[in-house]
Amino acid sequence: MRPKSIEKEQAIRTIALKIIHEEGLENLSMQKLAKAANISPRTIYIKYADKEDLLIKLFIDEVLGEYERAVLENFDEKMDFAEGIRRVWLNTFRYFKNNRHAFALMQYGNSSPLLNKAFKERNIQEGQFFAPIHKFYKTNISKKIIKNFPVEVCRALLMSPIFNLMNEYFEHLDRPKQIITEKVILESCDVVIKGMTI
Amino acid sequence: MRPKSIEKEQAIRTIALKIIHEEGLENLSMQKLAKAANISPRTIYIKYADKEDLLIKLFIDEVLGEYERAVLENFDEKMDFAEGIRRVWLNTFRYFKNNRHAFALMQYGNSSPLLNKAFKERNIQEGQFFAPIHKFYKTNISKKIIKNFPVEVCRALLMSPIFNLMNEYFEHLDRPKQIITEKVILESCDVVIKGMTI
DNA sequence: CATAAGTAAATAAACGTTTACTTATATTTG
DNA sequence: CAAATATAAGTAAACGTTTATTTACTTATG
Repeated sequence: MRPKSIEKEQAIRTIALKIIHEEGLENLSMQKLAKAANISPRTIYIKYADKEDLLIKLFIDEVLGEYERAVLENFDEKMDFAEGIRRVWLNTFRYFKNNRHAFALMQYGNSSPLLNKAFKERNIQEGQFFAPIHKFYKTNISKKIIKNFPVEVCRALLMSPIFNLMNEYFEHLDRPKQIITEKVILESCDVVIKGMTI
Repeated sequence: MRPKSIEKEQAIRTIALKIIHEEGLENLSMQKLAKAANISPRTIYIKYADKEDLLIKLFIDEVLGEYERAVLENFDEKMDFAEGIRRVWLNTFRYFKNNRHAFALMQYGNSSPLLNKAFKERNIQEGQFFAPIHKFYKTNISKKIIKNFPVEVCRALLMSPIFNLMNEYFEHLDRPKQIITEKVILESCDVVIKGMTI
């Protein structure tokens, strides 16, 4: 029996993310992807049931999964609150800086109904993505270190600015001077920490 | 000469936003739109040069423009900082609460390269959208009321959480109990204000 | 050599857009 | 002031292309 080619599988994923980043999700087609990856369209269908299946797996495994891995590196729920949030912010910044294509699809998670639905279902089925961070919020709420909000609100207050700054970082790549440096990220992080702590 | 039908033009825009919200930008087609609006595909091309033109005008005029109008209601650059930010947050929350379709396309502004490009060009060409708010940031920086960051960073720190909370608001519509109330919005707003002020 | 991985080419359906024609109305004319 | 006219708005149907997916066949390897 002929074995599956891992390189072809990886090429599909990498090039799909590249096309999504450069041309948008709405301009990714199976035939365009096959041509760019130098394979037959049929080969994609050996690895994925259909286009939806490909997009959902790309989003869940390649983007959310990899980001979760990166964001939790050297993170520990028992960390001091400020230290923990700074760790998570730096991990986010450094990871996406080197994975711009993944960041592009990540952003579609807030817009595309398909990805939104996939994320919600996966969250319910397999327990929460980012569960350690949610637990971290809850611990610090009960220790009365941070204000008492539902986790969804904690996430909005503590995490949404870093994603917005990430966006700014990439837009400044095309402008003469980068204003989003690691220093600015850490100063911004301290702003959200200050706001949240009691 | 037969006059243009304003109702048809408005139907195109309203129904386009509806389809984008319900099925995603990637599933909006000119023929689907025409059928849903009960008009001929040709009629869309009388009002818009092509699909790109339609999407860009939808985004700039119907979404960004209308939001800008709503967000600045009863806002004055000379307001006290906390008062001004609270005004802007409440305006945002109340506007999108009643314009969910517009919010859906707004979110695509962070993902779709087409809309991203359109926004940047429009910002350069016609002066800044949200210029009064940017001026408000700068004034409060020079008055040493808030920390000194570039406007892009101010926007990320002060505005991105309300958009994230807006997203949560809509997701909770499908769940048994709404956790994103106006009270929670105002408490969250106070968190970002506290973080930002010196 | 059995078998799943892979290909090239084809399928029907849907796509954005256009063609050829009809309709409604502001203006001109009688 | 009403009928005629000019003209852009509108329609139904079609255009060629691209879409997602499949068929019929070839290839590589346990």
